[in-house]
Amino acid sequence: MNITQLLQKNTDYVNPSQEIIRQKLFEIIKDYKIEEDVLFVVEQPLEESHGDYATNVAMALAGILKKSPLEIAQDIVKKFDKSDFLESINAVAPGFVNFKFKNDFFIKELNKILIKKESYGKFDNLILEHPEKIMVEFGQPNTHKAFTVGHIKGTISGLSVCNLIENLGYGVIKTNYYGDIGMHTAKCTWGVIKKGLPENFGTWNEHKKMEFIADAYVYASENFEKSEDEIRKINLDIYNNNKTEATELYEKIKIWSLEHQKSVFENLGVFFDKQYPESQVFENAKKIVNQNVGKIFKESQGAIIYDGEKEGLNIWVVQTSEGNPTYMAKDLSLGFQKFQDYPDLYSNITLTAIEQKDHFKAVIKILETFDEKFKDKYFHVHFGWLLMDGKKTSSRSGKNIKGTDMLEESLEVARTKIAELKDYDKEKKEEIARVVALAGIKFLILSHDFNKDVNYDPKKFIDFEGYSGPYILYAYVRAQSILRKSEKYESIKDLKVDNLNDYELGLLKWLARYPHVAYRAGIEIAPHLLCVYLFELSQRFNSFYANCPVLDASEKEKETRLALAEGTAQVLKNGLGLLGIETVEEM
RNA sequence: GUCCCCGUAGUUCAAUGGAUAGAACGAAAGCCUUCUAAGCUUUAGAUGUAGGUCCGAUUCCUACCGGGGGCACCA
Repeated sequence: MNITQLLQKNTDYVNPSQEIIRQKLFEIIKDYKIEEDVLFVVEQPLEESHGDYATNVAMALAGILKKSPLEIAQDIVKKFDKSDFLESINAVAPGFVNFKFKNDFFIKELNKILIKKESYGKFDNLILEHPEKIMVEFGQPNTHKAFTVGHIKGTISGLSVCNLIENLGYGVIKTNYYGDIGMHTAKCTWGVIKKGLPENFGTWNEHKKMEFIADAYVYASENFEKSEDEIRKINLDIYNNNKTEATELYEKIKIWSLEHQKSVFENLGVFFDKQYPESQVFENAKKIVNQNVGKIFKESQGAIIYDGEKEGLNIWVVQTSEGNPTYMAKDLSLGFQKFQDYPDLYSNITLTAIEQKDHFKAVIKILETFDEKFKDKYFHVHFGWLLMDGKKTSSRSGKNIKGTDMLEESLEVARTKIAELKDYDKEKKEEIARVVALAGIKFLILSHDFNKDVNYDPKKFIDFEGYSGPYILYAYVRAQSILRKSEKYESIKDLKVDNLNDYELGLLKWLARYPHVAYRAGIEIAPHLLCVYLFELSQRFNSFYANCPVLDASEKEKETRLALAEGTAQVLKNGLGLLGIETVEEM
């Protein structure tokens, strides 16, 4: 079972009208008296001129009936008894059947938005009494090492994944697993010793402190070969909990690193429910390895390995010849820990960069071998690189762009832009800049397919125009501005409309697609589907805005248009919320 | 060597096996006495190569060519 199938199991989304069409088609197919199963879909075509729904059933039947698809399509149209919500049914070359809905259908959906407001597009878990809990592990920065743009990407992606799954009706446990033990901590500690802490270090803010710490790590990496023995000694002392000057420093650096982490996470809007320090799973990792030598693991050249070659996996070292468990063993230990802490956990999703794909294939395989309870419960979801100028950056080379630098940079762009355009007071400017900058970065990261790399060009950054977060915010702001200016406007309870122009109808129809998009983005763990949708919604709203005056319209028109503006604002807000993007009222 | 991911307009990205492959940026031309021009309207421009499956392939399969990543003591 994959994660999509699992998520789908408890949360189902069926458009009732789509289902009616589907049932009627099944009945018509029965008339043809065919033995075999006919595979067909009823779907929303991307091109709206092809109808509100369309089916390829005639083409699927063509091969079986040995007739032309178009003829079959025409026959189906004849036999299809029109439901009250349908405006028209057409057979079109090469053999599609297109269904067009009455406008009234969409007006009803708009009414639903206005009534349900922030809960529009939210799904109920089918297990209502006791919604299943899903743990999402993401972020995973290291202490003693820079918080990179990769971690920023993981954090932003993770937050959105949590929101999307929560929207499906699951309970979500946001979890961070941070690397506070291992070679990098020893390197960094050694580096800090060599560089020496500046006297006024205590007065520095958390970002400046972290910069010093990250630089110390880079310095140690550069000098690793020369000083390997010293660094390994520190590493062992940390692992063995020996009290030395170095390990005391290690502890201090850990605290500073965690303060920095907390501040970055909060800035991104992330608050974890559960923290797992790597140092806490490490003891049990040792036990797991030792108890299974000769079973799942075996000794080899002084180390202990997992040989996954029979399963089509790699060979992985689970314990070094120095006797320390590797991150593989620690991830196994973490798996057990999670299910011990949350025995009724429905599923775990570990979100990391794609480079760890094979690693987690092995982790999951081993966990399932250990215990049946992990079967179909432990999942790895991965995302592509965040590239700078088309190139990967590494924290070892020291040439990386630090996560906080990227955030600061986008904030600066937003500040400049707003200073050019608007004359709000300082505090307001700063708040708008904060929201807009985050919208820019978050949207950039989430708007790509998870499997693909995201290109971030610091020189061109940040696009606040076109396909971007701020563009969507801008549409929201415009809608809100209209609503604010319309006197004594009250949300419409039961809108009734006869005529709609193309702009109004285009917007209205797109609004009605939101629940389906939110559902798909959730079960497929694909925030970019939502990004594409929200952008198109904003485009349609902006066209509507440019062509359909609201406040100066006739009473009847005004009512419809205000409802459209309110509906758009609501859906934009709900959708942005799932991406972890805040809104502003003015910008 | 082997396994995995990615190759779509000049650039950055979409496309649930389907209809005329959509956008955005950039380029060219218009639109502010009118609800915020971070906007709207118009024009030009693309599926790495070669096969295969299918009524139909950007999508699935095979080979090749490019780019990236994993694969024994870092995480």
